[in-house]
Amino acid sequence: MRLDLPPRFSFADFKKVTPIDGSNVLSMALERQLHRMTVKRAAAASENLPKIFDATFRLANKKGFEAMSLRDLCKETGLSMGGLYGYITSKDDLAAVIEDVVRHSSNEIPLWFSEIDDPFEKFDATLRAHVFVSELLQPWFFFVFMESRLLSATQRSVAKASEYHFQNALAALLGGGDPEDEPRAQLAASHCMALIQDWYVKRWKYRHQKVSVDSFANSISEIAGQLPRMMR
Amino acid sequence: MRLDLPPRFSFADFKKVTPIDGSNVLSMALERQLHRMTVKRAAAASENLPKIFDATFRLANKKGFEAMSLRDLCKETGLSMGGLYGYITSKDDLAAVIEDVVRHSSNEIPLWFSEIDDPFEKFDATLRAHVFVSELLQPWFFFVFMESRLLSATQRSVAKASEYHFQNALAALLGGGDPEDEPRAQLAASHCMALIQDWYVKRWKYRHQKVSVDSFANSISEIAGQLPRMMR
DNA sequence: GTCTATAGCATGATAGAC
DNA sequence: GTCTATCATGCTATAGAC
Repeated sequence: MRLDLPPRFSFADFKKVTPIDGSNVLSMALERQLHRMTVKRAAAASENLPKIFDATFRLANKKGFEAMSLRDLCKETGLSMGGLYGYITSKDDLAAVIEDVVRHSSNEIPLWFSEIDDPFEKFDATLRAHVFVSELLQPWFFFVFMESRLLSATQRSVAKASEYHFQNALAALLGGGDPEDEPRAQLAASHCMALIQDWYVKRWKYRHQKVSVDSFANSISEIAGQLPRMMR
Repeated sequence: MRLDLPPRFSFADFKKVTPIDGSNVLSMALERQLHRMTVKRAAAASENLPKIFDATFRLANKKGFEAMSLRDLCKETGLSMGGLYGYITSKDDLAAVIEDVVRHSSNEIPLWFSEIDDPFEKFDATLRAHVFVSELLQPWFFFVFMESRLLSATQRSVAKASEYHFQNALAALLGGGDPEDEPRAQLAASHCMALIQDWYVKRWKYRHQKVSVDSFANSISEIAGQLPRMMR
């Protein structure tokens, strides 16, 4: 899938064309993992699933997923213990589904701009899209950032691989192909990822400072624009 | 306390003069919070306390503090449940002590460079010192980053205040006093903190890329050096 | 100062009525 | 599909012997 967007597109531009947002991410979760659900009626699912995810983020993002008991989750959703277990197969499974949705969404992003020729424009578009997707799915991204280290060993290695994959994509666009520039391109790509992550990890801080998502994206895009020059 | 260091000092320079390192941080913990300890013999304390902190970081930084049981901690330290409780008053207290030590160490850093006149040199020294302290105390900093949101409400507000305090110190050095530049200086300071945090939060990644602490510090110092120019 | 043993409670998960 | 009731387990914290 290709996204048609102007250079230095805004959040408003992006929202009009993105295939990822808060509502269809639920159907994504359904398709990908929740075939294990015992509940079959679509009406019940579309009413209760959003409640379950919302409540999970409210509780887990405040006090940690491990500290969130399923009884807390029942209280927040209005479901009973037995009712809840119609939607999830275990507590760990709930975390794994969230992890999978975020991972899959992140991996989609670079594909949207595969047809842009200019490497720096492609780089800038990828950066912006990442900020904007993380804005649409902020609780999801925060959850995965904080909780992915407690997953099973195999899931953790998938998470690391996905992180390296995205970093390599950025580094390739920064490096220009010269193998001598590779280490510095990797370091610059790491810096970019750190800046992006701060947007959804420390969201409360930017809200308090009244920084809009557009001015944040412009700011890191400007810094990233200086990186190739500084690498020489 | 003032630290005498050359401009753009290295990690080796810093280690020679810093009042904070892995060994004296334990006596810091003792002085500040562990008066609640029932164990009074210094010999027993200096043998078991490091074991307790090390094991806490090994376990909590891998699977989360909440998921780490005190039985796990006993197995790792060789102490029994009863023995352990001679050193801590509760599990939450253990986290609070670590939090307090890190917070206190961070707040010390800006004071070391109060006598540097040039604002940008002061800014650069503060940035470097922060990276180097976080390198010496990496497991401590990682722990606080990941676990501080699960603390009590009052402790959490202390944590936020400390973060804003450090950011304001950086922003003041970047902004140059003009109130019109203030929002952009705050945003630039946020970016700097995000870059620094990545060093101890994603330490495994930089280790894998074989990035040394000196080249990391030089890299973010270079980026930060461009920020005032970009703000105009 | 350190141990063993246990109290007291909360948790994740399931069985079975409706 | 959703509920209530219950099981087995694992937890923090403490009491008391040595």
